[in-house]
Amino acid sequence: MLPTPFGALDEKSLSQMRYSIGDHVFRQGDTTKGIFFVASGGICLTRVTESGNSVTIYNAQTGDMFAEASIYSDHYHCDAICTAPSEVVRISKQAIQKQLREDTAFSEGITKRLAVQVQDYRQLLTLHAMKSANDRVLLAVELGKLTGSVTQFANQIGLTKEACYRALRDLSDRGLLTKTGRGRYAPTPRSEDRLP
Amino acid sequence: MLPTPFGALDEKSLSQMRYSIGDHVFRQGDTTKGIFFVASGGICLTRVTESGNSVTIYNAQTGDMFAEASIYSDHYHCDAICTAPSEVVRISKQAIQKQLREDTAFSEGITKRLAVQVQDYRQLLTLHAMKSANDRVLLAVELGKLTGSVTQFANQIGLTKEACYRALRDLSDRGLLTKTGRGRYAPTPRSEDRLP
DNA sequence: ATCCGAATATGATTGAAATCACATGTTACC
DNA sequence: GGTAACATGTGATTTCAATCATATTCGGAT
Repeated sequence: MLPTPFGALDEKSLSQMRYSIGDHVFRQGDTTKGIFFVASGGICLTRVTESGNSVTIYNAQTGDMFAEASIYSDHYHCDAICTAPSEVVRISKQAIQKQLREDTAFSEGITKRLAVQVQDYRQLLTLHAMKSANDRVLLAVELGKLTGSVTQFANQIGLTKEACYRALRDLSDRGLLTKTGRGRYAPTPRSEDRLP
Repeated sequence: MLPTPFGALDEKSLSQMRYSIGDHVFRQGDTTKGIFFVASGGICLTRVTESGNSVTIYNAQTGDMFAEASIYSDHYHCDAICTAPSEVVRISKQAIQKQLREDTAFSEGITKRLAVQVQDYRQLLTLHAMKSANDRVLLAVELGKLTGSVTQFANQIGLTKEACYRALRDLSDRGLLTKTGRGRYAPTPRSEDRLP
């Protein structure tokens, strides 16, 4: 099922698609066709700057939506690349615009989603603004950003994978993180949380 | 005059306030009273992380709004600190919520503003993800981020002021930027722009 | 079953930005 | 007018993440 408020939309405005690793859902500069929901798999939003650097903006996993802000853009501002075999639902831009005009609750839902996204981006910015790799990695893990591969995680928080692995090991050595498996780390519960 | 769509609101829902340098408009954790418009001056949004680092999220200048996403939050996520003698209009949260329910055009305007903000944050993220100080500074100047002091600018793009000054000088030496005065730099017009 | 590619992991070296230090210029305020 | 506070600007040193290199493990394809 689609998240609120998209359940209100007609089936006809949805298209189910499948992608394999490396496939593009859309490219930077493509005209906007709609917004997307990841039914299963993973889609990674990256942006290529003038200098040719590639930057991960957002890492959409199962249950996430992406390209929500594209309702008011003529073209996409980033590439959407499949990082795991994925089922994706595309929600037609036209249908959304129609519903926005006709359905107050739907409109409110969209606004709320965008407001949350703004907060999320602020959070990510806060993360990127930390100079120390250890601080960055610790906060990012605490925020639950380490869901997929460490390589993806590293890119998302603006570090090389090497620096990331080192920080993860360092933080584990200091007892701030606990290694729960190969490439899996979790925050060590703080003492307050364990008090009787 | 307030920017679209806030002109639709009743005068009663607005409060004019004045702040001096260093004053707090609100603090991280305060319950949300509304959103703000900078009639004149400058307000800087900073967030304090667990480790005690202070991070500039946004630098609102004359004509800008801030804390727009707070409509759906119970408390503010950052500090708003006055960086220049400022006149600020506070727009009551209640009035906005009422208008959102009753006025479709207003609601659409708000949604559009939030969508634009999402794009802006993406832009800032792209900026922060660039490793080279020169690239960062050049792009930031091209995007028109160098409006106030270089110190503020440096903080906003995630560099120390020293690194920033050096990059500005370096880019000026290479002819990519032109120094237009003390602490003032502008992109050097590219050759294409000068063709007859 | 084995081969290939990618992710995990770590060590050594290097380079660029942070830090420290300091000089000068500008503004605002008593 | 004097001075305090802060912005501009640059040089010297240090630190820490990027880069380069390499070994191992895992999963998927043949």
